[in-house]
This record gives sequence, structure tokens and C-alpha cells, in this order.
Amino acid sequence: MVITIDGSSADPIYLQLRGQIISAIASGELSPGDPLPSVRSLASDLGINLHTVNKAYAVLRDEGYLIMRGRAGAVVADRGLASVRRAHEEQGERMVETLRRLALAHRARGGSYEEFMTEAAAAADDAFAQDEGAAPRGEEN
Amino acid sequence: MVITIDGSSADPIYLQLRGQIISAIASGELSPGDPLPSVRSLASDLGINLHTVNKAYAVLRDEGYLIMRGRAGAVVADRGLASVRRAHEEQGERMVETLRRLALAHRARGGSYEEFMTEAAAAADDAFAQDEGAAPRGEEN
DNA sequence: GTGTATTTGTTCGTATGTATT
DNA sequence: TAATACATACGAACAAATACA
Repeated sequence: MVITIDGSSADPIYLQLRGQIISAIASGELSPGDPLPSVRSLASDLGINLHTVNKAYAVLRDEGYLIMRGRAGAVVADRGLASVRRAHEEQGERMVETLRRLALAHRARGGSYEEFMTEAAAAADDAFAQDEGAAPRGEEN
Repeated sequence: MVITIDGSSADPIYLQLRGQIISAIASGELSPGDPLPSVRSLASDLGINLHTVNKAYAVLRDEGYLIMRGRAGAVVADRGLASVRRAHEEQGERMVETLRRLALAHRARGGSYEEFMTEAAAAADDAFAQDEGAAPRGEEN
């Protein structure tokens, strides 16, 4: 699980962290139950403040991607939990709303229905490209 | 062109304005060349500050949806203009990036490829539902 | 034509809250 | 918790164009 921080990016650090952790979960590099580094160690590794890592973890918890157990550390959430399901549903609704806005803006630019769907398919292809079963216990991707 | 402001919304006023104007352009209710209300009159109608309207217009200009000609007022941008094309291309790249992030998060939640594409199609259906030819002066493309 | 009032977007400053670290 | 920066919304005043008596 290699994480890199771009200090010159427009995105705040905690969102960069969030994105890369989500990406790792999506690809299967991190599976439900897997532990994450402590906020202190990760902050130290990346050379950033522990508050920043903590914020990223907290956001991921609110969105249903992580479970935070205080001193016991953070782990990737099990999707069976009711609270996690609820959070994921909320995220799903956000996604729908965002898709709607994207499609509207696309049309306002003169784009076509087919163009939009082509781009959506490309994004999905990209996100689902890395095979889930390939990295059971591996590192380095 | 009915615009409504929700003061209790989480979205800032100028973004609510932006969204509704984009929606009007997408549906063909507003066509390239059509004039928009002056910032003062629209602000007065909505009971908000002229700066807030001006900000909405300014971001829409930056994104290539409007042309602002100072005192001559703002009009819906003609998509043939080079500067507009450039802005729209940039918006398109943003859309692709957002789609990628949405798809990744969707998969991290345990969602499937097909689910994502179904939601994307629903959003596109929604955005392209209102037929362009029904508007008083709709054409182009 | 001249002077005045009106309308336009812009400039500058301010208050308040939120975000980020 | 606190510091610092940024975002949001507003108000007063400005300069230029327009309308009109």
C-alpha cells in the first residue's frame, strides 16, 4: 500500500489520502477486516500532521469505508454491518446526484447521450480493471 | 426561466444559481445568444446581493457557458468560439476525472460494474429527457 | 447640446463562517 | 484546541453608458 502526497496539488492532503485508500479498497489491495496503519505512523511516514491523517480516516469512517476503534486502530469496514450499509446507501445517493449533475452539464456543453455513456463506461472499465482475486496477499501493484 | 433559491440548502447560493442556469441551457430553455438578466435585476428578484449573482455568472463564464460583455449584459455562449471550446474541453476532462472517482468509490463500496452503468444511464436519461425541439427556439448540434 | 438621473458592471472593503493543518 | 487561510455573502462607492427633459 504505497501512498504518495502531492504538496502542490489543489486537493487538500486528507482528500488525497482518502482517494488513495478508496482506490486500494476498490482494487482489493485492502479487504474488509484489514488493518490500516496508525494515524501516528502513517503521518510520520508521509511527513504530515497526525490530525490530517485522522481527518482522512474520520471521513472514510463517516462514508462507511472504515471502522475506527480508537486505540485498536482502524480497519476496512465489513459491508454487512448495518451502519456501514446505511452510510454506503447515502454515498450511493450522492453518486446518483453527482451523475445527474455531470450529465446535465455535459448536455449544456452540447455533448450527446452516447458521449456521456462512453465516458462513463471508460471510467467504469478503469475502476474495475484491476482484478480482485489477483492480489490475495501480495504487495506492489 | 424560473429560478428558486433555497436558503437552507447546503449548497451556496451562487452554485444553486449556476446549477439552474446550466439546467436551463441543457434543456434548451436557454439557447446560445440568449441574454440573461442583469445581475442587479436578478439579484433584486431573488432577494440576494448582486455580487452573488455576479459570482455565479463569472464561474459560468469561466466554464464556458456564458459570455460576459460588461454593461452589454451576459449571453449564453456560442459553442463555436475557440475560448468556449477550450473551456468546455477542460470541463470535459474534469467530468472524466469525476466519473473515474465515482466508479472507484462505487466499487470500494462493493458495487458492480453493471450497477454503475445502470445509474449512469439513469442520470443520462434524466438529463436528456426534456426534448430540445420543444423549446421556442431550439436547434444546433 | 447640456445637465441630470438612471442603469450597468466593477472595485474595494468587511463580516462571518468553514476548512485545513 | 488553535492558527491560519479560504469561501461566502454583503454593502458602499465608483466610472461609464444610456435616457430624457
